[in-house]
Amino acid sequence: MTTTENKGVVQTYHHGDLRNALIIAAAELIEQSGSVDFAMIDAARRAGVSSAAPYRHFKSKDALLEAVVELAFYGLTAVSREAVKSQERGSEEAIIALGKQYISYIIERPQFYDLMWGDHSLRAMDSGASELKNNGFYILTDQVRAWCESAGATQQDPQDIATKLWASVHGLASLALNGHIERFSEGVDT
Amino acid sequence: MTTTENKGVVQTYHHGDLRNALIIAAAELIEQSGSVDFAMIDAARRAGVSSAAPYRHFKSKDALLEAVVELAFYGLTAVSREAVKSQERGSEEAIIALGKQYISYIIERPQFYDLMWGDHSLRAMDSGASELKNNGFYILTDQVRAWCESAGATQQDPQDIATKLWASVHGLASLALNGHIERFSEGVDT
DNA sequence: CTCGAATGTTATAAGCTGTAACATCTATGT
DNA sequence: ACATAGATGTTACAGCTTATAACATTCGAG
Repeated sequence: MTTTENKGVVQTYHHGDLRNALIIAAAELIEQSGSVDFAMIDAARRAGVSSAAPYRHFKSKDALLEAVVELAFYGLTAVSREAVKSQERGSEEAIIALGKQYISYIIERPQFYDLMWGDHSLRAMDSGASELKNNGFYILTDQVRAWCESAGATQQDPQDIATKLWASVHGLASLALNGHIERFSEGVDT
Repeated sequence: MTTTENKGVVQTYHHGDLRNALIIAAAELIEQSGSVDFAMIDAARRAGVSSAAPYRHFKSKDALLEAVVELAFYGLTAVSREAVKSQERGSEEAIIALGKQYISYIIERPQFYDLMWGDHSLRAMDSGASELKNNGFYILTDQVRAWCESAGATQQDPQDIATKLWASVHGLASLALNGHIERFSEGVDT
């Protein structure tokens, strides 16, 4: 077997997990450069392969970016789940925690905002990201539904309220990210 | 003078208004292709010049896109001004009209959303677009301030309320644009 | 163990951005 | 009017990128 010992890592002809390695490499490059204008060959080098290798796993650079979007949505869903875990279901605190977590996640990863909600989002929705996004949205609607029940607000559509909340927080994050507003006013509830 | 008659237009060596012609050409290309991935030479051809000519007026393709962003903000400010003209200053109708106009403007020009609020936005803010954006925002804050006065809500900061309204509508437009929500619920006020 | 499928490599075509060197026109001062 | 500097245009091209083609190596099912 043609192997080479290097930095304690055994290098084989086949990478073994190139697809995931490329997604992570791309995410890192986006994080560092602040845009999606990295070259395919840079992601490939990071994964330790040649410039053409990525095309065995992704049809195009856009396809790779879609996979990064999926990863980002997965992360957002994860932190959202975490945010409500320590809160009482249906409490205002839980909903506010979700909103803050959402904003934190975006502010801490400004490079991914465009990717998640911009042009690439639409395309990625055709693949698996849509399901992930809905999972994330479900966490919010679930809390809102519980809140409506406990508050006796039965004439309101929880889904509707959740959408409005989402839009507010989403818009706030977007504006903050682009430097259109500087400070937040904490009172982000109904 | 070396002139050529063609399609009834006198063609001279110098274009005469190439800078603006390029901005319009770029805007049209973005509108048609749905993204900023047009080639410089295509914008140049539309303006009837060679591929290198644009670089006499714009340092880079990004610089041209910034100019398109400025144009887009100019248009948004214009329609906003139009929207409040026929409404009573400080009325809820005026504020709602602004919101609807904002959403209409974005929905009708989905290609420009990313350009105006995404990556390029930040850069364009360094040039003249920032002023235009503030003019547009002023139209909203002015209405909100008047509303606060007439409603006797003096303990609230109008700027703050305006920002929240903006964020809601902005987020709603963004989500709608990307197909994350299908229908609007009309009640978008306080 | 063998052979097809999967995954990697090098070489390269085609397209894009931006620059260099050169050409032409405009405008300004005398 | 005329010379001339500077603005604006042209062609040619360097350098980088995406993506494909042709070939090499490895894995895994039967």
